[in-house]
This record gives sequence, structure tokens and C-alpha cells, in this order.
Amino acid sequence: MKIGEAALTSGVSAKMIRHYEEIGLLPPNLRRANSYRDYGTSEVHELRFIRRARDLGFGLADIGKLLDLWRNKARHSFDVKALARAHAAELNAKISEMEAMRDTLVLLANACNGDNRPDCPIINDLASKT
Amino acid sequence: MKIGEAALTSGVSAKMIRHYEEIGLLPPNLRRANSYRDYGTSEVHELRFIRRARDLGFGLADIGKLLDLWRNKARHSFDVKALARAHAAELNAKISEMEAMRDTLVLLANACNGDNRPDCPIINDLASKT
DNA sequence: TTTCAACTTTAAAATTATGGGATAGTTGGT
DNA sequence: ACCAACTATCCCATAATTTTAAAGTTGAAA
Repeated sequence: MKIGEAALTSGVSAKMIRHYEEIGLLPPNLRRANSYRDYGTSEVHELRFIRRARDLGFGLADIGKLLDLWRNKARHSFDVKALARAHAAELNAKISEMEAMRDTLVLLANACNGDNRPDCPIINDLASKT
Repeated sequence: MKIGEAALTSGVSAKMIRHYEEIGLLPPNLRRANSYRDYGTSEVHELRFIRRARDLGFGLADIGKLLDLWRNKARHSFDVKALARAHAAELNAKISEMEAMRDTLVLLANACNGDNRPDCPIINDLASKT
């Protein structure tokens, strides 16, 4: 199938498929005589793998490692688990950071009248912090 | 004072000060005869304002609006509050998304033996989702 | 058969916010 | 006068994706 159909059935846009190939995440695709890329079920399967990993927030570097582990029948599940745990830890760190931001914002917003007068604790906070 | 001192006392790097000026977040700075930028206490105050807003996760577009509101003595606190609430809502959306990712990852990782055998629920999940 | 819409190709650039480097000019103290 | 430390501008890099543009290909209708 051509790239458009592979994109539709895998959920990875044609742009991204070409991009992943360009950066080496996917092996260079064999071309038909007309220079169009040609995809089969196994390539679509790989694309789905990538999309799922992306949906879980993995960066492309990690996705490359996961693809290698997937292809490697002699892999150790230890290595996969380590990647997943490390990524979960990263997510937790970012979540904590954003929660702190949100909590501060909610506090400030709750203290703000939200009327047509200029006085505002939010602006005061932004203006006063050293 | 010169840009280096303004950077130190405001917590915004010299690179970023120049960048903010270039993209119009800050008004073009008057230059001394030697073409060096010159900053006073009010500029440093503005830089601190920007840094605090950045620490709260506001994007530069929002920071521009907040700066306008700060400068505008006839502002309505309603407008400030709306920006803060909108940003808090964005944070909440991202937090929820990342929590869902993390929870899935933790579930999968807990189900994984993490030994030297290849069998792995994490890989299976990535490979099987449509 | 011509033609036209819908595809594909490559390449380049925008996005967001920041950091890094190169090169050149300026300052200030010794 | 000299030299380290500063400043100036300009370009590049990051991460992942979208956008744009220009050019070639296909398939089917008119």
C-alpha cells in the first residue's frame, strides 16, 4: 500500500512516517518504480507500535530503544521494564511541577475579585516576587 | 546597568533578555553611545515579572498580555483572573493526560517480571494496540 | 486523449523557549 | 598599551509536528 493508506490504517501521519524514516527510527523504505514508498502489514504494525508508544508519552529516542527490544527476541524484559519505569518517573516529576503551578494559580485566582476594578492579587504576585 | 547585571538581578539570562526584546515582548531598549543596552530598576522589575510568570508556566503570548494588564492602570481584574483560570485549566488537562500515561505505564511495569527472559507485557501492549 | 483532482516526492520553514557558539567591538583595570 | 571580561549580532541546535511550496504521478472522467 502507499503511504497515505499506511498513515490511515496506522494512525501515524504520512508526514511523520517520512520523518521517522529520515531520522532513522524506521529503516529506509523500498520504493516502487515510481519512487513511491510501499508498505506491507509488518510496516503498519511497526507504525502502530510507534503510535502507541507515542501515546504513552515516550520520546523518539526511547521509542527507538523500544523498537529494538521489540525486534530482539533475546531481549530481557528487565530492560523494557527499566525504560517504562524511568519514563513513569519523568512523568511524575513533570506532574508534580505542574500541580504546584496550578495550585498557586488557583490560590491567586480565588483571591482575585474578578471585577472591573484594577486591584488584583495575581498581578501583585507577579510584580512582587524577587 | 548593563545587560549582565540586569540578568543577574532579574534571574532572566542575557540571551533571553535580548530574545524577549527581539520578539517584541519588551520594548526596544535605548542604547548607550557604545551600543550597549542600558537598564534601570523599572526594566529589572519587568524582567522579574516575566520570570515569575514563566515559573508559573505561562507561555510568552500570555505573558505579553499579562504585561499589558500590569502596565494598564485601568485594567479589570476580571481579565487577569480569566488568564490565570484558563492557564490553570490547561495545566489540569495536561496533568490528567500525563497521569493517565503514568498509570498505564505503572500497571504494565508491575505486570512485567523484569528478569532476563524476553516475555514482557509492556512490549505486548505496544505491539497489540490498534 | 486530454484534463483534472488527488495523490506522492523533496525540501524548507514555522512552532516554543532556551542554550551554545563564532566573530567582532568595548570596557576597565593593571 | 594590554588583556580579561564584557557586549553586540548572527546562526545553529534542541523535540515533535505541522505547514508551505514546488514538482512529479496516478487514475478516472469528460
